[in-house]
Amino acid sequence: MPELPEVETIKNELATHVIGHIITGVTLFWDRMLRQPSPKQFYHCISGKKITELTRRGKYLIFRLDSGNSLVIHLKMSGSLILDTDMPPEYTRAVIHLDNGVNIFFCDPRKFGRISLVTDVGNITEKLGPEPLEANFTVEMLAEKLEKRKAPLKAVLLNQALIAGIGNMYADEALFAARINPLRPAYSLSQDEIKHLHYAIRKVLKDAIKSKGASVSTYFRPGGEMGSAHSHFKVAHQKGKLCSICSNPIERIPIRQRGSYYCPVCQPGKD
DNA sequence: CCCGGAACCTGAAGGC
DNA sequence: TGCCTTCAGGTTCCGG
Repeated sequence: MPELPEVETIKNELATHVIGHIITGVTLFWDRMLRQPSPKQFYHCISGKKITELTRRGKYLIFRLDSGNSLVIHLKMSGSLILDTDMPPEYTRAVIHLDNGVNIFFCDPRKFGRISLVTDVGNITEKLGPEPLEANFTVEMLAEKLEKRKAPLKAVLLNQALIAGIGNMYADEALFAARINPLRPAYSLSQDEIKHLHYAIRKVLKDAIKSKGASVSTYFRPGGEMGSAHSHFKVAHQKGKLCSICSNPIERIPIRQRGSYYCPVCQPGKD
């Protein structure tokens, strides 16, 4: 599923194909994926506009247009953006047509993905917490975020308002790397554990970007290739496999309706 | 404000 | 073989 490293990879691999080019039109095959504005206004405002910049904030992909507006895409759980192919890929819900002949197919089996055209991206991004890979995301900042939170650490890491971009897979991987039980109340971490977790979050995300993301289910890179980050996973989606550190089986428990994978020996908790 | 659960969706996989 | 249930999980909304 697209989390920060996957969206970052899509951004990087899409950039040269889109920056400086003009959107000649957009085709929507499923209207409800358009959050705002109305379809009519959307078509009117986007045609003929040049893409000047492509950025990522959290899990959002942002196409800055020369009109001052921004096309904002969230892939949610099953979305992918696939570059020009002869045949539209299966589950294509929208197509962005560019003046260089490139078509970008928004494929999304589950129809959770969303597109918006906004005048002010800030309205979307201001609700997000800091970017975990930027220099201003410090140990002290993480400590602040965890303070007074009695929810399970795993749930807190998934809260985009606290830290932007971490999803289910990388939360599990970061917690394993830091050897912390996902059920621990967030406030209960020691200063040392927070330091380890801070390092682990950044390490896990950076490594995954180097591997071009994780293709555990429906994620593909724009060229159609898979990422390889999942082949380095220690716990995520590894239920029953043996822990690389202690050789005990990885377990899966639900936390907030999410599958959470961890090693009960390396990440001991109260229960 | 904080927390937890349901809803949104559909396809794949597993059980009987 | 075929039907039924469960699982997958990012975000938003709602109730306590």
